[in-house]
Amino acid sequence: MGRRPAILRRTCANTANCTLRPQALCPFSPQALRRLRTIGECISREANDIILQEGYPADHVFLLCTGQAKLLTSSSEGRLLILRTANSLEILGLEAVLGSSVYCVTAQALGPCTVMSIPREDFLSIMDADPQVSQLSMQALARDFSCAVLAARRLALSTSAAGKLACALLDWTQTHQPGETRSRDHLPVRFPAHVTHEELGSMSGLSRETVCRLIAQFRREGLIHLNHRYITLVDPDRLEGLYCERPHPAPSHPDPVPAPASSRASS
Amino acid sequence: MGRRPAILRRTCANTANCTLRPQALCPFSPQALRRLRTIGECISREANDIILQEGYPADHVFLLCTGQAKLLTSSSEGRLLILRTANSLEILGLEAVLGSSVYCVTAQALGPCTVMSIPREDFLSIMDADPQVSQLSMQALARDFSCAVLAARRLALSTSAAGKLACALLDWTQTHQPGETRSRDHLPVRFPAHVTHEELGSMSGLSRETVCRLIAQFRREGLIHLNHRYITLVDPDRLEGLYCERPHPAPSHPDPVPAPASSRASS
DNA sequence: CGATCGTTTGATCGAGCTCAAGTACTGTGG
DNA sequence: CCACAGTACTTGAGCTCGATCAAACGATCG
Repeated sequence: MGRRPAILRRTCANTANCTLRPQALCPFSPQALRRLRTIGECISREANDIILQEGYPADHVFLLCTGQAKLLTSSSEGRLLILRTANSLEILGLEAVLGSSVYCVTAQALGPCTVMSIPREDFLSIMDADPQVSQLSMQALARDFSCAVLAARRLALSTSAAGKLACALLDWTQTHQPGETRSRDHLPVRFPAHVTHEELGSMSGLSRETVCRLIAQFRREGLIHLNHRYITLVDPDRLEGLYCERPHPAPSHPDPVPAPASSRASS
Repeated sequence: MGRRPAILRRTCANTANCTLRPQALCPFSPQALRRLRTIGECISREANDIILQEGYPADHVFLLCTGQAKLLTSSSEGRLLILRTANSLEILGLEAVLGSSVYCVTAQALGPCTVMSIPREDFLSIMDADPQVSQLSMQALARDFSCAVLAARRLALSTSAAGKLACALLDWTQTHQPGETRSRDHLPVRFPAHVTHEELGSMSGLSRETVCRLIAQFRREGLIHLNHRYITLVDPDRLEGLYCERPHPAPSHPDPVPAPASSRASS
């Protein structure tokens, strides 16, 4: 599957350079940080560099110290599926180190970033020793899983292209809002980064052109708003409604997957 | 599907009834087993009963003691996506208990089965106390993640319906072969259960009819063989090749995920 | 100022979905 | 033993949606 992406290590001679240190946002305890910094090796990456690639043996986990990375899978044919973007202080490659020992997604730097590379065995022993690291890893994995399921959902379950795109936009905001359940309602949210139509296509399984047409359509309908480099979701609720537009009259199913646990006997 | 699958809890008065005990296959240590059995509540389920449902608060994890269950997501419209089938001794609902606290897939019994229901808090404390349980959970989560990514891949990355179905068949055998990397080559493998065309459709995001046509086509081409109730994959390699059939001559992309870090002058 | 990248729009075409009809198989009760 | 459901499989015909191809336009940047 393609050229090996020559991962070259631009190691910081002094790991103290690494911006990984206790701070408000940092989820790691000071002890854990100390261990990580003695073991981990700090690496710089430019935009579009590959941090780790699917299919390759998982010898390290990578802690994204600064910058962002997109997590994606690719077919041998060149098609991409972008699962999500990872922000700083996230751990990449967990699934492989803990499980199948082969990375199952690719992480690609969105811009310049620094990552700390931690050998598999070392990370496992840190996890063993420090329940906090272990727990954080668990939560990270659980989130990754939900995210992958969301991606699969929108690809399989939305019938129309509009539904897929709407779902991708909504999932994005949900996954990347700092607070979990915050502003999930009807407040407009806006897209931060340079998201190209091509990337949106890769997130929703559509072609560039279709994305473009849909964006234009959504704007005409007042569902979203485009200013400068931001996409603002004006009406998340109606977007949500697009998700499962029934194209034809009514599909006879009165009861979708019928809420089964309605009357749950105590216990 | 149709009618509401009435969750009824037929609790074994005596948890000793539960078939969960040390055995060759059981991954749990005797101590862990003992704790699980004192805390867990054993429940019987009939075919098509819902064990846990996506979107509901995650108050328990479920240990599948005997039987099988399919893991799926559904849209409000009735469309399904089957992620995989879980076998006995697997833990269900982990992602929710460790992460978002809302189940993100539904588990539905394939046949009669018994599950042990373990309250969230109890399970977390068992995990805390027993590193083995913790590690097993990690591995399970990692596997679930890979599986979800595989599902997303085949939905987004296969261009043709044939590719999607082929990929679903191959993924199934990979996920359900006891040995991981065993017989991954060109040995024929066969499908065990009653898998209906409808279910295959839900695994690959296709309609029943399309699945039927493709199955017929595959058989004509000697890729698979249908005897009795089994589907035998005669030629996995050629199926694999179908995954990314390029419909048109040659898509100009010589290099799949174009190795971006090709010639990088060191630092 | 040209060059490159991303966006925009149109026209065409075909894969796969939907609808519809008919067949094979299984289990059940008389 | 057969009739009768009920379920799953099969096949055909039409049609829609989105991919593909093509061709500008517009910005950003060196």
